[in-house]
Amino acid sequence: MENHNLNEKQKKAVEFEGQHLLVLAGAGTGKTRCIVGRAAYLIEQGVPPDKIQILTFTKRSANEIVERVKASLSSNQAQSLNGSTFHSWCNQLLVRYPNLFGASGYTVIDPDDQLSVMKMVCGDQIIEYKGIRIKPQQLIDIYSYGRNTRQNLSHAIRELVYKGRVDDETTDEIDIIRPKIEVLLKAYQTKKGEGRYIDYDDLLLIVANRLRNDAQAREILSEQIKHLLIDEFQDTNPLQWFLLEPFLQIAKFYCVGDDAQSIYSFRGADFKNVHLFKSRVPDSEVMILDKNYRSTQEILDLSNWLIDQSPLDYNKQLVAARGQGQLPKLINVGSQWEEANFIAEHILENFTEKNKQFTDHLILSKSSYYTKPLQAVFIQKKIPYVTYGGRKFMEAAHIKDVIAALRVVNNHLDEIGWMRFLTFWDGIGEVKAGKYIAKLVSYDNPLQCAQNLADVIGGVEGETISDIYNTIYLNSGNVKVALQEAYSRMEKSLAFKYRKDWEEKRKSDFPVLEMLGDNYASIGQLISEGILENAKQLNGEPVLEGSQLSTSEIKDHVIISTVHSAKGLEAEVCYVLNVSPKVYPSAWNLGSEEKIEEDRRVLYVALTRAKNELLITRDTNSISTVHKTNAAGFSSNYFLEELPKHLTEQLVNPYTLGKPRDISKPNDLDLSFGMDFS
DNA sequence: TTATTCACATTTTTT
DNA sequence: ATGTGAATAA
Repeated sequence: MENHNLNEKQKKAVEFEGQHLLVLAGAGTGKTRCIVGRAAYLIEQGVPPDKIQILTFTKRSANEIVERVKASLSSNQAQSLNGSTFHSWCNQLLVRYPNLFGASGYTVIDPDDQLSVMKMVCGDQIIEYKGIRIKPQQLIDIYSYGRNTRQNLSHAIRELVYKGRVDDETTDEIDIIRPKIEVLLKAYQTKKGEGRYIDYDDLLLIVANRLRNDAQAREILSEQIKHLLIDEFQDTNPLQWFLLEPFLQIAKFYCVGDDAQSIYSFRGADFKNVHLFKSRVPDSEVMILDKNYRSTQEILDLSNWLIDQSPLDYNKQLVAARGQGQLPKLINVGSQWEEANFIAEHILENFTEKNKQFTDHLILSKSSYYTKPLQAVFIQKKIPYVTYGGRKFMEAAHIKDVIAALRVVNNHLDEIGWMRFLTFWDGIGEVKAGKYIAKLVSYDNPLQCAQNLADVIGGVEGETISDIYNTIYLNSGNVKVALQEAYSRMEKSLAFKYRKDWEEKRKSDFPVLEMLGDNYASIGQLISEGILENAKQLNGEPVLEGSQLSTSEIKDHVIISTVHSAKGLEAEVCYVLNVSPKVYPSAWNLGSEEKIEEDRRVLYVALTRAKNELLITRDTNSISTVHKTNAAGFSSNYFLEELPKHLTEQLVNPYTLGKPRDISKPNDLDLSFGMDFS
């Protein structure tokens, strides 16, 4: 049982008897263990599991925590324990209490759909002022940032459009463009209402507002929720706090977090909320865990050094309970290819000669984009891997095409869905579709749509579209069948539309989609919960997370993850990719100390994932660039610029010979030999 | 009005 | 390398 492995401080935290607690726990000090232990402890103390709600930021960590709680208890004690993300939790509440929140027949829209709505609203209007052009995407960003930080529009504009500049000129400009933006944002809100769309932020806001304004609502929920266990508390933003605050009267809060691992400020998170905890939460206590059980001291020395370089004070010096190990290694590479090759060879060597499994390896990258050459090399060398982070299964264009067909049956007012579904067909563009949609949304219900669809559109397309709509309508009770029927009727067109990579990539997603659909009781559930659900990729193949449905049987695999998706992960051997100047920190973050410091925390999170071996790769090209820049008198800010020699071991890439042969093309022929120009 | 093509830019990070 | 946006052809 997990509880028995707890140290004294952890045990004290797990068995906390007061009202509200914040556990400030550094990386690897047992944050997850603490939350798992707490849940198990409460259940053992007789708290019904369904009165405990665990909140996390990713579906994966929610699942993992729940699984670990279950594993630590005997029999099915924790069967009804709930673990979810903030968003899916709110969605569950909306589904469970439709009358309480006044939400039914809605469609949850993802950021892509948000953009579509905003584009509709904007039409061909463009906000332009003094060379600053604000596009629909930026309007969405402003809107979301404002709501997540619970700051006013001017502030959001200042942060996002003017990079947080505070001067009179900027203020004047904001005063001029603000009303224009305001008009569009309000139009967006109206449109959302008409389509019964709920965006991610709405999920939280609907629940929060109701609870704040309605004592009866609080009373109902207070029966349901006695304990809130909140993971990664340093990443909660003002909107999430706005949601949580009313629960202070209802439930006991048990929060764990680490200010040095706050990496979500782009979503409005402010790690200072952990410092404010005691003053904001009456009757609360704070406990600190600082003994690291994950890594060897050398890895922590490097991490400690990094965070110590920061002008901010995190009060953090992690001490390894496990003692000494090997020095982290620093490898200079000449290109992404070389980097990928080095890692692949190193992993293969570990696998074949050192008796390690693929699972023992974790590769961390700041952006999922940067991970592509690596995936190419892994496929080539047949190294099994999964990726965390990056494009979600449900966000892929071909999946959204089929989902759109189901969306319009579920909610015939869904103009975004109609637009996607109708323009999918040859010969129907935005204009025609717009005209059809105007008619379709004037009907009272989907049945009327089903009956009139063929006439509204007319022709062969009308027949096809109507046929699909009606089939889905008739099968709306069985999501899997509805998906199958829709897909079989759309397959030909899909194959044509995506002919470039249909066979290789996209076709195989549909069996997975059908399996996914099988998990949901209704179309509505699929499009709200399914959209919030993560799926991961296994060697390019989509796999449903946390389910037995995976199409592949390979269990032993390397994990490639973005740092953001890697919170809570750990591995024997960790590779941190591309720790180069202009990346750590990002070139586009120079100028904002806050953003630079956030990048520092990102690197800190990455470094502290490693248990025994830490390998850091960096690009020699950008290193030389920086030295040039320095010569020109600019400071580089590169985090490893002044890295003390004794903290790492510099390693020469031993595998450089493994580079692909076909690098030189015919016109690269070097004819400069045989002549001495001295 | 729609479909295709070409040039261009453009890269966090997540729900 | 990929996707978006604008220009052009059908």
